[in-house]
Amino acid sequence: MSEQKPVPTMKDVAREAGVALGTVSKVVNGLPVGEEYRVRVEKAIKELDYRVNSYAKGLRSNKTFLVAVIMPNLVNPFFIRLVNCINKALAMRSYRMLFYATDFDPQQEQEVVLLAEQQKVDGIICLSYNPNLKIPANIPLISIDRYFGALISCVSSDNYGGGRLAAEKLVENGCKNLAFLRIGSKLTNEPNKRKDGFISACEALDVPYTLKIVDDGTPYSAFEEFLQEHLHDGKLDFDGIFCVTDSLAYQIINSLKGMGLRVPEDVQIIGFDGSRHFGDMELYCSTIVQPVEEIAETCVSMILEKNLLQAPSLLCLPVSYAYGGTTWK
Amino acid sequence: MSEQKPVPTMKDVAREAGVALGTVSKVVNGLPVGEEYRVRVEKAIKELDYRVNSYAKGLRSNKTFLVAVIMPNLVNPFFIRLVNCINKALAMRSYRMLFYATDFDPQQEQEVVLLAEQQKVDGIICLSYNPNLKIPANIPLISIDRYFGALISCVSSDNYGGGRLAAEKLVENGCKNLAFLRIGSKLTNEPNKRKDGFISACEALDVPYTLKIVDDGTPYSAFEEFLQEHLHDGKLDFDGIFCVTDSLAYQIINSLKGMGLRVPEDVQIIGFDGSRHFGDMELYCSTIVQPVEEIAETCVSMILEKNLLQAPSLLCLPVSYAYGGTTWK
DNA sequence: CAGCGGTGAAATATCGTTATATTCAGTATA
DNA sequence: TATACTGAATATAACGATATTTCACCGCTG
Repeated sequence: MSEQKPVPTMKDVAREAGVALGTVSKVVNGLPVGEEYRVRVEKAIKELDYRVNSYAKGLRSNKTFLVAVIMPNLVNPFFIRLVNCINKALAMRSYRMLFYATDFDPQQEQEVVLLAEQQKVDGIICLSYNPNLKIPANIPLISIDRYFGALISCVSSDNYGGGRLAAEKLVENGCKNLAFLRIGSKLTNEPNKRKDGFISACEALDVPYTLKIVDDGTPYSAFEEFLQEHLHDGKLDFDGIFCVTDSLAYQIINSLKGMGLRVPEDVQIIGFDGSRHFGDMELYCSTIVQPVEEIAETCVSMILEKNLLQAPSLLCLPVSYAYGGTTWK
Repeated sequence: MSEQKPVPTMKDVAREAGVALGTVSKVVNGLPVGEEYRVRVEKAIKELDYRVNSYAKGLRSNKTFLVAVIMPNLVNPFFIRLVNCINKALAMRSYRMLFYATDFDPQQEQEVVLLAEQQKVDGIICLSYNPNLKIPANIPLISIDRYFGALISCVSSDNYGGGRLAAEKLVENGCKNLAFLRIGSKLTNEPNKRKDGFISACEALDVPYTLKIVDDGTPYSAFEEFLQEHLHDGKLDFDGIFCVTDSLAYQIINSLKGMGLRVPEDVQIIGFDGSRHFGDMELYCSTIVQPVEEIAETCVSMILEKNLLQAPSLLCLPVSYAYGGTTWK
């Protein structure tokens, strides 16, 4: 069994190069140092295969180049894309992502925020379902999709505009009678504004509409019952449905097909999110695309550049419409 | 603008409780301490809202409760499920996940391993495409899907068995002439054994087969050309296709439909992975399911319990077959 | 040539913990 | 009664960096 030699420290490098400790630190951090010193130190670093101990550095400098990302899970495609983009944006700036999943549990969310605080991360990006979350005082925090008041910056899509756009597109494509289906948290959060936008557009266009809104945890069958109720002589009461997420849209399409209805011939569907099966493949169905990259980029740049105070506390980034008929024709 | 008061340290707690520093440390870490001391310290901790500084702790104790997870990306569903499960398995044990994406780039993989080393993580779980990866000497590392030799533990699915199973299932369902389609890394890695298993089963069952294997980066159209070449009078030369991943299976099914062929009536498809659109929804098509949870659990328990040396260096976990006709009927 | 600021590396204090050494009651033993 | 032994808390060293202070040396000036 081979004895593994201990990891070299700055002290070892200093001894090897015949210089003082502080000089090595300066070289490592790119601060000005006499040329001959720099060369000697660099040689010693290479020779010993030295690397800084980020824990010692973090302790002394109070800077860790770590950002906590707090999300419910890595199952929902929207969360996944968000995490992926945030990670990229962080890596670009030489920061690393410490990931925490909370499973939509307010208590876990609170615990995890404390853990992140204790881990001395340089910032927290958080998609939380806990309206009473106690925000740490010493670490910048940015929220996604939940507004915590004027003191905490919140980034989200333009959900209201997205709701309007969904209704407008359905009408543009010939729909005369709309429905809005939603399952989700009953807490007030930004995505809930999709409904308001939808209603506002329907009323502006003078198009009749029906709402079916249920809370998280409700079995999906509630929607199937709703559809059955509105099915008369093999025809549905509405010819255009806006589903609050792509995931719901996907299920609804399956149900409709099971009921013998054709999509989009008998009823048109539009979802929300813009998620794809395998990253770069076509959409399930038409949808309102959330600008995930921009959301991620905005969060990261705000948290690192500390524009938190100047910036407006609620940022709504523009959504777009995408046609995704292929799969469903 | 309110002055924020400094974060309290153990010293502050000790002063507040009127005890020595070491006593506070013992209380915080659950070591035996006289009852009256414990009570006083706990009171002071609550009063000051004290939390340990994990950087100071990590520096002194050489233990960080951090594990690096290195993956190409968070786009491929297999990687995503793996990351999600690994994160859960770590959180269960009070460890945290530091995530690094490498984009399949061997150089980035190497850099990221060095970063993880410098971050003093307690272990590294790594799915790498760099066969020459320099493995750190001081940190336990477990590889997924790539065998680095007897000294590094490698965990993967039973890819060979999965390949056999895929062929057997197609034949069982009436196929008389098979094809195997693969796009992927030309480096030798565990998933490449799917082909060997497939061939072995075909030969054992005395069923003719065709192979189409292209390297990563080849445009997908190569497969469409291949299919066209084997299309005569609206009929394909084979009636069963094993695609090396679900992602490829999905694309192939689309192509076949575009060519006027029906799945599964004219040609049956089986994929590999077992990935689903929205977490809990039905499969795109029949597939060989990788035991992602078991892979994750195995990696985590091996790396934390340091069974690295006793354990066999290559662990192949059993796969299973799953029927997923719904989407494609 | 004594004195003086300016320069830049060396020396040292410090970050907040854990680990080790030390102290000191309180008891047991001869 | 003096001595050795426990056990538990206190005091202090150490972890490996960065931040701050010290100080030797330089060229200038009066």
